[in-house]
Amino acid sequence: MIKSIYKTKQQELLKAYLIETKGKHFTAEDIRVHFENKEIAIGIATIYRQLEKLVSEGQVQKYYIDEHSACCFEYTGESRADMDTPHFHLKCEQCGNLFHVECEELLEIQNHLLTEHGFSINPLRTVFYGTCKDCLKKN
Amino acid sequence: MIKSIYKTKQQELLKAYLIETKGKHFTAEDIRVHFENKEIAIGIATIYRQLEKLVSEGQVQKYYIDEHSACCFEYTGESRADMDTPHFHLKCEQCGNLFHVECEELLEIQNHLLTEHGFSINPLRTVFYGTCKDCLKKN
DNA sequence: TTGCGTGCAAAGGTTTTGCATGGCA
DNA sequence: TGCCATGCAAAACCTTTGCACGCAA
Repeated sequence: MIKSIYKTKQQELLKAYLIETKGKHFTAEDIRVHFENKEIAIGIATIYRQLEKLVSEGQVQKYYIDEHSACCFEYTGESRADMDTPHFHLKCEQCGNLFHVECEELLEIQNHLLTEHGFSINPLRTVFYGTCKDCLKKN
Repeated sequence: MIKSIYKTKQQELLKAYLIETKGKHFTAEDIRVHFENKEIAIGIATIYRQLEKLVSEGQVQKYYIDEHSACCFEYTGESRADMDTPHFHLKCEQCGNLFHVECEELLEIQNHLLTEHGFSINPLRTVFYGTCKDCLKKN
């Protein structure tokens, strides 16, 4: 685990990219490709190590979508306010798209599971699987 | 993909084991180990191929828990009635246990997402991540 | 100069696939 | 007998890790 005692060009570039794409999903590979032919490339190991650090700090969220695709990451910001805006993820099993949803009702379910079932949901990691609007139409 | 034109001992044994453990979670490896020193062992490739078939038929559900652990499977039965009893999964991020929950409120959220957000949830594949009752106490 | 962070390559674990063999019909 | 399902081993894939080097302080 990196403690970031030194500040490197790679860290700086990665952070800038995260801020730029805030709220969007990406894989470690996406980042590697983005910097591939730039002045400074970033190795895949470094990307994983940096992301791991940011995940442990709560600035980046990590999602396990399915076994064939790489993990999805999402930068949610470094201030508490940023992190306190909860949203859930909807993954369409047909088209593969990943959607965001911010919704009061979902906060209720969170509350219900806590009070009635004693389970505290982590919305940042929870993914609902199903079928999206467009794919429902197609069927 | 197997079309099961022939009936084999392995298929029979696997099916019997699934029925016996209905509603419980298991990995492909769990099954392999279970038959390891029995009269007839089942190869891991065969297990994956059979499970894939059952998943496509809707008799078995497949869950992606996280990138370090193998996929979880669960036999939910072959009749429509069996499959129509919906339940969700709660995965504790601390102790790693996977819990079942059957609950009216959760059906409402399903309905809400469909009518308000046009998204049809597949409860059989959806996993809520968070912290369970016991682990909350420990903290 | 010290020692942290990086990159490369190899390892690790799970799942899939190619191919020859055994067994079902 | 014909050909499907199986098992083995290798491949594939993503992610992590060991190690030597380069760079930050």
